[in-house]
Amino acid sequence: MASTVKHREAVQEAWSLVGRLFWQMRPRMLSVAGELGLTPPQMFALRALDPERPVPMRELAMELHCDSSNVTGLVDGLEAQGLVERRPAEHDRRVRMLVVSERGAQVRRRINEVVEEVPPALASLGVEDQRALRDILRRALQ
Amino acid sequence: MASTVKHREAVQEAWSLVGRLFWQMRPRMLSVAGELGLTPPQMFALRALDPERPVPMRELAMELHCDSSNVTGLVDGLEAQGLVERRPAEHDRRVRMLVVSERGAQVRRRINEVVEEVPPALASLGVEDQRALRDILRRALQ
DNA sequence: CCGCGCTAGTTGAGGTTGTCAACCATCCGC
DNA sequence: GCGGATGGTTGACAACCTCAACTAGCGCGG
Repeated sequence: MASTVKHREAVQEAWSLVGRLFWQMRPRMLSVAGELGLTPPQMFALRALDPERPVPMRELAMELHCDSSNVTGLVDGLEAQGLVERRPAEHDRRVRMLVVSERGAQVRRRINEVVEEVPPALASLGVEDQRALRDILRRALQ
Repeated sequence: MASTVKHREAVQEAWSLVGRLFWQMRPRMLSVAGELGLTPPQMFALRALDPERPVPMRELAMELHCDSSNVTGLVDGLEAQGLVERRPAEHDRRVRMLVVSERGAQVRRRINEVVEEVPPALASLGVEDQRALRDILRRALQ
C-alpha cells in the first residue's frame, strides 16, 4: 500500500527533525557544565541520581550505560566537590549508596533547569501545537 | 492567564519526553560504533561530513562544536582507516579539504541507517499521529 | 560449617577525547 | 611587502572509558 510508505516516511522525517532539535541544544548543555565546574559526564551522572533516594553505584552504571569502574571515577569527582556522599548500605556491605548532598541537590536543580529548557524552535509553536505534541509523545511513551 | 501556564507546561513536558526518547536510543548508537570499528566521536565526525562535497576541517570543527586540534586527531583516525582523505584546497593552500572515500560513504550510510532508525515508541504510533508529529516539527523548524 | 561461585566496587594499564598554548604557513588589507 | 588574522598541527595535560585483575562480601549446596 502507498499508505505504508507514506507512514514510514512521516515518522522518519519526524525523528530526524527531533535529532536536529537536540543538536541545537548541545552547546548550551556543554557550557552550563563548565559554568558549574563539572565535566559533561559528571553532569549527567549527577542528573541520573535521585536526591530523594540513595542509589547503589551499580544502578548508576546501568543508568549511564557504562562500566562500573567508570562511575568510580565520576563519583570521586562529585564527592570531591561535596555534591555526593558514599554511604555503606546496611543490607549488604559490598554496595555503596550514593546520597546527594544539599549542595548537590541545588546543582542538580540548576542542571535540570537547563536540560529541560525548551528549545526556541518548540517554544515558538502555537499553544495547540505544543499540546498536540505533548499528547502524541505521551501516547508514544505510554 | 491560566492558559499561559498550561502552555508552558505542555511544551516542557513534550521536550522532556523527547529527552527520554533520545536516551533510549543511546545504547544502540554506541553499539553500532563499536560494530563499525569506530569510536563514537569518529562516528559523529564521519556523519557530519558530506560525501558529495569536500569540507574544510574548520567547518567540521564548527559543526562538532569543538576545537580544531581535536578534529585533527579525529580525522587522523578516519584517514588511517581509509574512510576519509585530506586533500589540499586549490583556492587556499592553508586549508585541507576532507573528501569521503567510497568505503567512507558506505560506512556513513550504515551509520545514518542506525541514527535515523525510528525508536519503537514512535514507530508504534498510529499513522495520523506520526503525520501530525512530523507536521508540528516541520512548523517548529521552519 | 565450609567452600565455591557470584556480585559490588576499586585499581591500574592503555587508548581516546578534549582544551589550551605555541607554532608554522599562508592569506589579505594596507 | 609588512603585519595582523586565519587554518591546521603539535605537545602538554586532564578527563573519560573499557578491560582485566583484584578484594571483600554475599549465599547456596554439601
